[in-house]
Amino acid sequence: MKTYSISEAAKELNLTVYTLRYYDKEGLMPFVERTPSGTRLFKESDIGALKIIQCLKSTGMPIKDIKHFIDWCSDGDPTLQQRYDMFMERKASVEAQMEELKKTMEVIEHKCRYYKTALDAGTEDIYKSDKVGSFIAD
Amino acid sequence: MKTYSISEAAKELNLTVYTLRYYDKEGLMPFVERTPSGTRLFKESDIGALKIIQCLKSTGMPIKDIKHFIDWCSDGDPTLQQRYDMFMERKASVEAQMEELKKTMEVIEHKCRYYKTALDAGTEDIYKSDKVGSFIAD
DNA sequence: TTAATCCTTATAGTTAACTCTAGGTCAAGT
DNA sequence: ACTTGACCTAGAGTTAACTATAAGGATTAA
Repeated sequence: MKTYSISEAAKELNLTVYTLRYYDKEGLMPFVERTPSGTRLFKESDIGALKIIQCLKSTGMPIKDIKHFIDWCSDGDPTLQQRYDMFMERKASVEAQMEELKKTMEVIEHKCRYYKTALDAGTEDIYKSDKVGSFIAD
Repeated sequence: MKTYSISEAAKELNLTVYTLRYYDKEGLMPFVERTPSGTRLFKESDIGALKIIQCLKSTGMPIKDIKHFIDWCSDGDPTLQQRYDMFMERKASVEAQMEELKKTMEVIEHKCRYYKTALDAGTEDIYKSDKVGSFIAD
C-alpha cells in the first residue's frame, strides 16, 4: 500500500509541511501512523481524511470544531448522531453562504456596470445630480 | 439631512463601534465628517459607502486592499480604470468562490447521506469491507 | 451643577491560523 | 566515516481583524 511522506502529502493537499504539522499538533490527524523513528507515514485514506478536513475548513469551520468531529470519529458509533447533526448544520451554513455570496455578486455586478458606464463617459460626474461628495454608495 | 452617531451607524451596519473606529483608523472612511468637537457624523451616503465596504469584505478582500479602493475614489476620474478592473477581479473571485462552495456542498451532502444511512443501520460498520481504521474519507 | 451617557484618542490585548527557527535525529549515498 | 537532506519537536514570531481599556472631553436631563 502506497504511503506519503509529509512533504508528499503537503504537495498532494496544496498545504505546507508546517500546516500539516500544525494540524497534527491540534489533534486533527490522530490516525496518521509513524515509523519506529517517529516519521509520519500518510496512507491514501489519511489523504482522503485530510481532504474532508479541508472541506470542513472551507465551510468556515474553525479547527477546534473540526477536532471535535475527529474525536467523534475515534469514538465510533455512539457519536453517529452528533456527526450527522454536524454535517446537517454545515449544509445549512453553506446554503446561507451561497445566498450571501449571491447578494454580494449582485452588488459587484452593479459596480462593474457602473464603472463600465463611467469609463465610457470618461468621468464619474454623469452620476452627479447636485450633491457633492463620494460616489462610493452609488 | 439625517445623520447617525457612531453607535447608531454601528447598529445600522451590524458592526460594533470598535470596528467602525478601527476602519476609520485604517483609512476606510475619510469621507465621514466630524462635529467641531470631533464627534463623527455619519451621513446616509456614508452608511451606503460602508455597505459597499462590507460587500468587498465579504468577497474576502483584505482591509488594506479596500483602502486602496477608497483612495482611488478620493482621487477621482483618473482611477476609474483601476476601480473597474478591481470590481471585475472581485467578480471573478466571487464566481470562483461559488464554484468552490458548490463542490464543498456536494461533499457535505454526501456525508449527510452517509451518516443518515449509518444512523438508520445503527452502526458505521456497514461501510466496512475488510479494512480497519477510520471512515473519515468515506 | 452634577450625573449620566455619549463621544474622543492612544494603546494594549486577543484570537485564529499559520509560519518559521533552532537544535536534533535518522537513512542513504560517496 | 561522513555528508546531505528530509524528517522530528518545542517554542517563538507573524498577521489580520478585531476587541477592550484607560483617561478624558462634550452634551443633555433633573
